[in-house]
Amino acid sequence: MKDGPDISRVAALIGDPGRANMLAALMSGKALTAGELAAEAGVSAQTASAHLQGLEAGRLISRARQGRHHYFKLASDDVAVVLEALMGLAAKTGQLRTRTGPRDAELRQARVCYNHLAGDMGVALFDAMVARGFLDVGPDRLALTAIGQEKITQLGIVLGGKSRAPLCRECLDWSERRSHLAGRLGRGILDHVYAQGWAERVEGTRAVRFTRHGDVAFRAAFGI
Amino acid sequence: MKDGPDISRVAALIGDPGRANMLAALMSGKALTAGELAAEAGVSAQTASAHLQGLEAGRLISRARQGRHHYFKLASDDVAVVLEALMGLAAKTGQLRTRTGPRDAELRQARVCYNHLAGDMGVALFDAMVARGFLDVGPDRLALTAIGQEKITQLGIVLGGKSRAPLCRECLDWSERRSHLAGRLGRGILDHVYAQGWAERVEGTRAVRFTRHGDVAFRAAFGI
DNA sequence: CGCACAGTTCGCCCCAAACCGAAGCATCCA
DNA sequence: TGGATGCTTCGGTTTGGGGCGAACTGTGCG
Repeated sequence: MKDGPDISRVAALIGDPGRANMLAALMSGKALTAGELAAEAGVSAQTASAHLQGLEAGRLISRARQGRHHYFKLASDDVAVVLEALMGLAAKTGQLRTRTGPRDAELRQARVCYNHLAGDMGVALFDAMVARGFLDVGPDRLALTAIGQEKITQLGIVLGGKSRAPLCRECLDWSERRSHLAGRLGRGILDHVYAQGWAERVEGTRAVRFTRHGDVAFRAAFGI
Repeated sequence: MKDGPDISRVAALIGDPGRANMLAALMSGKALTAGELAAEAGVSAQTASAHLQGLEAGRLISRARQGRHHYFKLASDDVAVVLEALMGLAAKTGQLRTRTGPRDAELRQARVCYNHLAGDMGVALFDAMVARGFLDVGPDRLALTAIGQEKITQLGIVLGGKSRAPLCRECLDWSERRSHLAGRLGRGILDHVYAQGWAERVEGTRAVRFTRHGDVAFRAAFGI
């Protein structure tokens, strides 16, 4: 009667909106702290803690303790595969949560993902940097090349050195389904964009609005 | 905050053990009635009805009314993809429910899917019939060609003509993830296999055991 | 027409689980 | 050492949803 693995346990874990939001946030590949995930899920710290325990027990996420922080990430690529499949299905069944409108288009075009650039712009930046040899991509690895380093200094981009975060990191873009640049470098570039006045955040959303001149300057700077 | 498609709704639908069992049963690709699904899920008819409504509303399954029966099947391949991904993940997280054993291998090799042949053998049969031009496959359509018809009569296979069931039908194979042959033709062929003494069902399971001679004869007959 | 059967609707019960306030650990920093 | 911070544990409340008995609808059949 009951063939096969026990699907329902796993699905039930994903089936709670709070936990689903946490997992979606972790789709970036980046490890997040319990507090960040609580905010993402829109619940209190206690509730988040309980949820995270459940997800950990269900082997959907793994935990790394660092000092007083607990960092969580997806336990394996299989989890990402499931989430990806679910997103695809949910999109097709018309359960979109995105509200089509001007704001949505803006978000799709350029938005912040924590502290770096995502959306069309983010992906284009990433692609261009790879194409021009500024970044060296490998399996599970991403490095800034010598000429990439040169370019960065030439542009006057400063990288926060204190943080333990990796310099470069791929981050899966939700709307594009492709990688964009995260890590200290990603953050540095976005800070630079702000500093140059090329773009600014739209109040109340995660959208980033480029000025006409800023758009041109940004593309020119990275050869997009 | 809440980007992307609403994963949790879909996942929650799969997250109930009863509904998960129903969906797993529908993974065969065959349409099942509400009663059959209720039995599969181990719940009463009323409860099953409610669950089926939910799954239908969530666009995970579709319903076809035929007389006083309601036939349900998976709404799309995307649903099957999600279920497959979940099975894979659940298997790796150690939530196995399958018991590995000799019976399992036999099932994978050849088994009945309601009244036709599934497993390795079923898929091989289907592929061979397509390759030899006995079957004509199209999008959402499957037809027996003239030379296919000739072959069938030559082999002395009789097709039940009373049933309203389609002559040919593709059926998604769970273990192989590829199509095999269902419909009246699929049934006729399996009956022929039994009649010729090429194989017989293993008591108490859905496995079909071919004799050494039967295996050779069957393959020869269809050019597998 | 009357009966049988498949499925649905209604009403109600009940419990697992989601939630938070408050308190308790553990770690970091000054 | 004391206070701030990040996270967990405990206790108690609430509710969404799964479950079934009973009654209703619709189809098939003789």
